Amino acid sequence: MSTNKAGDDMHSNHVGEFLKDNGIKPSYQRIKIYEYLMGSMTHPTVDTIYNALCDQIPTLSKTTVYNTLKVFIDKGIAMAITIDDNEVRYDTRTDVHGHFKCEKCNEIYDFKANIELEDEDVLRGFEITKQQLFFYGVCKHCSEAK
Amino acid sequence: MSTNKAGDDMHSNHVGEFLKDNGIKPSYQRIKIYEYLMGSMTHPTVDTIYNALCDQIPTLSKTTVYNTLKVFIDKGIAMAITIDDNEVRYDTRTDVHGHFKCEKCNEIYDFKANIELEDEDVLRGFEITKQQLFFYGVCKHCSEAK
DNA sequence: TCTCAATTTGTAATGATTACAAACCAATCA
DNA sequence: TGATTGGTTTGTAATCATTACAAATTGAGA
Repeated sequence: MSTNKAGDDMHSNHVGEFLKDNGIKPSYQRIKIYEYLMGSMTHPTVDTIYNALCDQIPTLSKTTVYNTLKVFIDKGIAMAITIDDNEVRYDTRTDVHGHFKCEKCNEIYDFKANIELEDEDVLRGFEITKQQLFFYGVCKHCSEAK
Repeated sequence: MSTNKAGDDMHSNHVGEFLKDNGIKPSYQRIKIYEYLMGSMTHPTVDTIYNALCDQIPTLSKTTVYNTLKVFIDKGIAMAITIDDNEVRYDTRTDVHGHFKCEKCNEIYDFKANIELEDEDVLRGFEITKQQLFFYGVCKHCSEAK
């Protein structure tokens, strides 16, 4: 577990500190999973994460990936995105933003949007703790390609 | 199948016409499922629909409910709402609106909202065919009750 | 080194959804 | 009327992501 390059260690230390700061004990698996999630712009699924890390962590179990992501979400440093009916994706960006899913290439794009309630009364007195905004359609690439 | 009251028949005929207008052959099951979906404000799941109609249609199969909802969605007279990770809900309102889910009582509330893109460039040239806006939190009732 | 609690792991169970093939029904035609 | 045909419904079995659970492992502190 100490065969990493110096640069890797430095990076991992940063992530480790970050996890600790958020009340998460920074195990090897957790650090690697968080690093991968942070570095990936594709909002990976559990399966994708698991397959990507299998080489580095040969003993990795899919249950660990599930457990770890649950911890991240509980502590507020990751969020689940259920933009597909059949698979949950994960993201380290926890600020409010929208996700566009291209139904041709399945790519997911982030975008910023403002949401303003039209009829204020409906949700008056409601406590809103989480928001999800999903757009679906065909991305520029795919519609130009055809 | 002809033991309904006159009022029921009139209503069913309306629904039947509506289905026909949308290219769907109005079978008994389809009419009943659409009626239930339309009359329900709770965005029911397949299970809820199935259980609610079991008495009226003793031979009903859950597969039929799945098939029927798929037809409705394909023809654009219903939409799927994946506000929960683990169950899909259905709605006959196909105009753009948001859904609030109370995580205490699991109730779902509709609301109207305006979405304006902050950074127009990101989605420029993208074709948007569907939108979903979900809020999560605690509804007025539940937060007052505690 | 020993101990304890937390973490990780593998296997088995769960449960929603889908695949599939047989049964059924409704309309059309001989 | 009876046969045919295509679409609809039904039940069962398969799929697959996720969860439950218990054993194995790890790591920090005494």
